[in-house]
Amino acid sequence: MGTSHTRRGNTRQRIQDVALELFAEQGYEKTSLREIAERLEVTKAALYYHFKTKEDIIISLFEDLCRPIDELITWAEGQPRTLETKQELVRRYSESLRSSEALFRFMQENQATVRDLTIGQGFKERMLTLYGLLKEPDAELVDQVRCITALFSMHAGMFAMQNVVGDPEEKREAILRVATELVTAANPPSRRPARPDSAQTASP
Amino acid sequence: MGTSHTRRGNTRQRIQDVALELFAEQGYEKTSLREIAERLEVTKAALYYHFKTKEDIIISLFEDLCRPIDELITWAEGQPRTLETKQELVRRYSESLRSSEALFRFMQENQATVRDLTIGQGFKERMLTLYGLLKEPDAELVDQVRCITALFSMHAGMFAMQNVVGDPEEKREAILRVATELVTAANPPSRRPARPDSAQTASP
Amino acid sequence: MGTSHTRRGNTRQRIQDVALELFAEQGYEKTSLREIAERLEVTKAALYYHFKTKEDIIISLFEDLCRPIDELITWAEGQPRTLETKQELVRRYSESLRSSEALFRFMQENQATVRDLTIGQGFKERMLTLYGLLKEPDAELVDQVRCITALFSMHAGMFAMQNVVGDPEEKREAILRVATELVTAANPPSRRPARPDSAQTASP
Amino acid sequence: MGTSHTRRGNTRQRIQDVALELFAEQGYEKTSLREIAERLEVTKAALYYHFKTKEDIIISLFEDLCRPIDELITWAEGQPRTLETKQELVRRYSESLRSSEALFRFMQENQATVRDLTIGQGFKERMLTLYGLLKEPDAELVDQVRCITALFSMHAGMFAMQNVVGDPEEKREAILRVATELVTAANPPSRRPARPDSAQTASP
DNA sequence: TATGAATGAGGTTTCATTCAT
DNA sequence: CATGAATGAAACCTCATTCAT
Repeated sequence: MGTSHTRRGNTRQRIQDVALELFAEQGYEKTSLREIAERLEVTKAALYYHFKTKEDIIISLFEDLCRPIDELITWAEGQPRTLETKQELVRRYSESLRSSEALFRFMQENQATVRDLTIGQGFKERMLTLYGLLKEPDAELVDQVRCITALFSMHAGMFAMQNVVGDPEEKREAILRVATELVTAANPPSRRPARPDSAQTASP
Repeated sequence: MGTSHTRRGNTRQRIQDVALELFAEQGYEKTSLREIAERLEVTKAALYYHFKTKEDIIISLFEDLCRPIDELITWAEGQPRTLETKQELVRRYSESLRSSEALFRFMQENQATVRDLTIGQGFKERMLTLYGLLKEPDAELVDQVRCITALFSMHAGMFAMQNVVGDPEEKREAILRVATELVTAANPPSRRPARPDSAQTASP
Repeated sequence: MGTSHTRRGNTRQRIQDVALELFAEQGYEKTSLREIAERLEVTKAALYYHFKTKEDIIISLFEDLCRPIDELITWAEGQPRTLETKQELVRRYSESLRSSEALFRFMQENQATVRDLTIGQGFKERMLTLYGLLKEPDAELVDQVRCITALFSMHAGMFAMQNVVGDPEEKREAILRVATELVTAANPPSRRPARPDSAQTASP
Repeated sequence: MGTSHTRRGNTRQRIQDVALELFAEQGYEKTSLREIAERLEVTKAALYYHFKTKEDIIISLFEDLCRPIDELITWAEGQPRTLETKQELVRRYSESLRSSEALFRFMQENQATVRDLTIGQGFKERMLTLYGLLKEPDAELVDQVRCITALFSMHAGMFAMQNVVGDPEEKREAILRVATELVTAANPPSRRPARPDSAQTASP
């Protein structure tokens, strides 16, 4: 029982890992099943034992990714629609991104591919749902942009800042702070349920 | 003078147009030369008369795109490094995007492809240069994020807001406003060369 | 004793049934073991417990089919070579087809496959033997055609008449009648051992 | 200008010839494009220059085959619906089969394949049309069988008689004669428009 | 009696590219 | 300025088959 035959039921997992790695690195179309198989030291046919098609591999990755997002959405829908909730939503989202960095990078960099990938639609819907949870129903155009930018900046942030020096965790916190500011600015006091001690006038 | 013989010599341009359209719609890898040729009602071989390789087509598109950016960089480098310059830089950049929406969409959605496309590097460098022009040399991490987000939001904005109703030009202005705010926030008075008439206190 | 555990030991039979069904429906090559296994809700490997190869499955079907034919041949060879015997041979053959309709349909529609299937040769030989039992040794070319057509019509008849309305059993009888006529015509009185009461002259 | 580069525009034809040969010999599914290409000493990709898919090759063969049949149908539909017309129809059909022997053999032996080949339906319809031209509208079941058998015997005849010695043309004539007899028997005098000099009584 | 995991060979198809005309 | 014909490489996928458990 050496090293290579002991891998019991973890092949499926290993395929997902390698696939994600390569998809993120080179893109979905440019990554061939041969490549994945070679890196795993199995045959292409073995991949097809675990996944019915190439698309199936990526779908399985998406599913893993979407679960936490769905939970987040469920949570937010059960909360009062206050600024605090929105800020917390952004915070939690930022955190869940941390564990799925590669996949988010993949999606960010392969939107054209993702778009017609069936499941891509599902992801887009979730983004729209999050967006709907961040913005007020009657928000002005600028505030809509702020909310969208907040979400996008969290997605794009990590790899857009690869050339910026610094501790990854610090970067994430900086990104989170900017996103939070955007959301906060998009929910001005005048639009929030009035509070007696807030006497500010809305910015024009 | 029918419809099909009037196109004299403009074939090269037509190839670029159709290619960009398809690249933006489906991605670079998923768009085949056959498809481009068919839509133009010429043969694949005809494409090779005008472009040496498939990559050459995309390179030519990049070159057209980069020219205005280079001009913008040249202009900015000749200006004083004030907040006003930065705001104007953002404004001008936003405007030049307007005419190259498809190509920017393509780049935004096909980063993985663009990345190892030789010319992709060139584009990235230009982005870094713009970034360098927006941020102060000793900017804090948060302010770096603000500058990057400003740039990104302009790229991503247009198609991220496809499902938002409204006049495109109004949207662009909203995006520009948010980007400007981000840049402004990233260049707080305390960091700018002090001016006698600015009495604001820096935000902590 | 649920539904799925009652099948004790009859798996082999069930494989044959499903395989025949699919072979007849789609052809041998186009039917994969995966398909058979799925329809049976077992794994492909289970098929290999019961049959050594895919061809083995079809061979086993042929063997079941050939047994009655062999009995028929044995019977016919023990009879006097009269027209009555031939007519009875056709009648009995028609009857034995009834219970193997699917397999005959398969053979009729997949001759190209059957041809190089080892056992296919065996079937062809049996057909030639039957043919030899129907025709007179010195039969004219036309009479040879009649005999061959008689056999073929019985094979092809059933599914060639799928779009003809009517009771299956009635159809079979009609086919049998035509086949009998052909055999009768192929064995004219002049060639049969003369009988005192038959005064017909041979047809030109 | 040797032998191998002079083949100007005949490649398409050569593909059809070789494909038909191999399809008839081994069946459609068992014949790979590699095989066809190798026999032609071209690459597989060359086949795809001339035909969009493997199925396309066979479709083109069918089209060539169907043309004469369609002409025959058109002709027959313009004739009076007499026994003589039907006999002539059979005669002409037999003749047109002569030049398409391989394709008919292919169809006869690969019905399962042909069945779901789109164009297969078209062929079946033509057969039904021919059948409808041979039989009287209110024909009895037995007469319907006779007409079907007449058609089938012509299809199957040639290769079913491969082991029968004799001149091919003589064989064809013998088959034609049997087919004609079947059609004649299927159109008894009592069912034909009465003619003053035909005093026969109908057979029961 | 059956399964889970894997393989090797081969299938059809598509692609970017070339070159004589 | 463009085409018709072809190529070589590689893509995704399927199949029959094996074997340890």
